Amino acid sequence: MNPIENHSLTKFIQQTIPFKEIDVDEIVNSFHSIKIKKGEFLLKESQISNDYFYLQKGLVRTYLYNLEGDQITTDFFTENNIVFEVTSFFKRVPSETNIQAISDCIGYRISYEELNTLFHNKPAFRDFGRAILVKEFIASKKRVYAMINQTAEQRYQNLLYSKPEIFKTSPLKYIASYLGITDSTLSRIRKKM
Amino acid sequence: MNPIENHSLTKFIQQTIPFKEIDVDEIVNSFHSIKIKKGEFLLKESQISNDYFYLQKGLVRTYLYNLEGDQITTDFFTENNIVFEVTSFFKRVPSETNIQAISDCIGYRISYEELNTLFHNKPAFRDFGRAILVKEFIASKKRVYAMINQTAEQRYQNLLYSKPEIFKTSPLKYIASYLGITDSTLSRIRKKM
DNA sequence: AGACCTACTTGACAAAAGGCAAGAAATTGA
DNA sequence: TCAATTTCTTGCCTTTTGTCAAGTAGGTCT
Repeated sequence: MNPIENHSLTKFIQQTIPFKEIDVDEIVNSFHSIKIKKGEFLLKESQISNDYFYLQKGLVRTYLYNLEGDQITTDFFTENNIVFEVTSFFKRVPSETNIQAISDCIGYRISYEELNTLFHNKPAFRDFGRAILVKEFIASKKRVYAMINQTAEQRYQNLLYSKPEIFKTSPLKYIASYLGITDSTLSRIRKKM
Repeated sequence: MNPIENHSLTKFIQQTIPFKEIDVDEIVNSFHSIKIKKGEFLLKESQISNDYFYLQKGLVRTYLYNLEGDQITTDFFTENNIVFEVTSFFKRVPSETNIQAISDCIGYRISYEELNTLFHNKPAFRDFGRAILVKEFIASKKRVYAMINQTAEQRYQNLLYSKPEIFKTSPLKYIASYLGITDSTLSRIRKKM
């Protein structure tokens, strides 16, 4: 794998653990380039997730079904982020969540085993793994806080401001369930603006 | 530090990483016994968190203030769990969150530096750190899902079932904000039962 | 182009939850 | 112990959001 091709992943790793002396090329070479077409899946429910995925281009969502059978979009992943389903990937249990491409995507994946080998061979890279976990955990906590404290309208405005890319590509119904509201309510919020 | 005294922390570590061959005594000896009286703080906002805390006995909450100046309880920690504020502790930034004892507490703490020394000297113990992060992250994701999908009444019932200890000790107003509702609404939900 | 989807909007009504204020109950502290 | 404080409940009314159903708009496939 050519380091130049991997420019964005190399950069991403270096930005995530900036003070680590680390052989990024060897790490990047352990990843495998993949493409996912719009609508296709990186993970389907009941599978055990085996992909730790760096999303270089495109938009991805995770979703699951609630008891009424409706799809609930639990997360959006934008470019230059790591996509993974923490429960299934790290606990090695079947996933309840689906990971689906909303647009055509390209990026680099690594398996659970390969990732652990990498952690073993490159101890400093463990800090990358931790940093990603911490980052996503913090994002989830912020989301809980937003759900407690903010109105649907505020959550909409914040998402529009913080991840405008989503609105260019994602159907509004995905965004509605992500915000914890119905399509109708989202439509009414948008009408007001 | 006497291993017998640390029985519960030893057990907790062994349960968390059951298949690891690891010298738990040496790890446990790196922790320091502490007591926190009801109402006292393990962390106050604007401080940089330096405690990774195993809670042996007691009940702890984290809270912060919203823009209206109201306290929002973001989490409860029950016995036999690790208490930490992920943002401040791992990113070494001032905390926006307070960590407060709801009842008299006892447990064992370790500093950020000591924990990293331990991770360095006992690589297998890193898996413990990861497991705790993963566990709390999963809990946070479940909480987001509950906020999106469940009514206040369902969230109340689930909390009552999953963490009944909280109801024995915590004021209802803490529980109300944790559930994302007002005191009044919680009171009405309870009346119905 | 035309038929078929799916996404999105809108209206009328219903349900869930909040705001505020008063009062009751429980806890705390001197 | 008893006053002060805090916690909890309740009533009345408002706001927010949901449900359901109908209709519009836009894309897609042949």
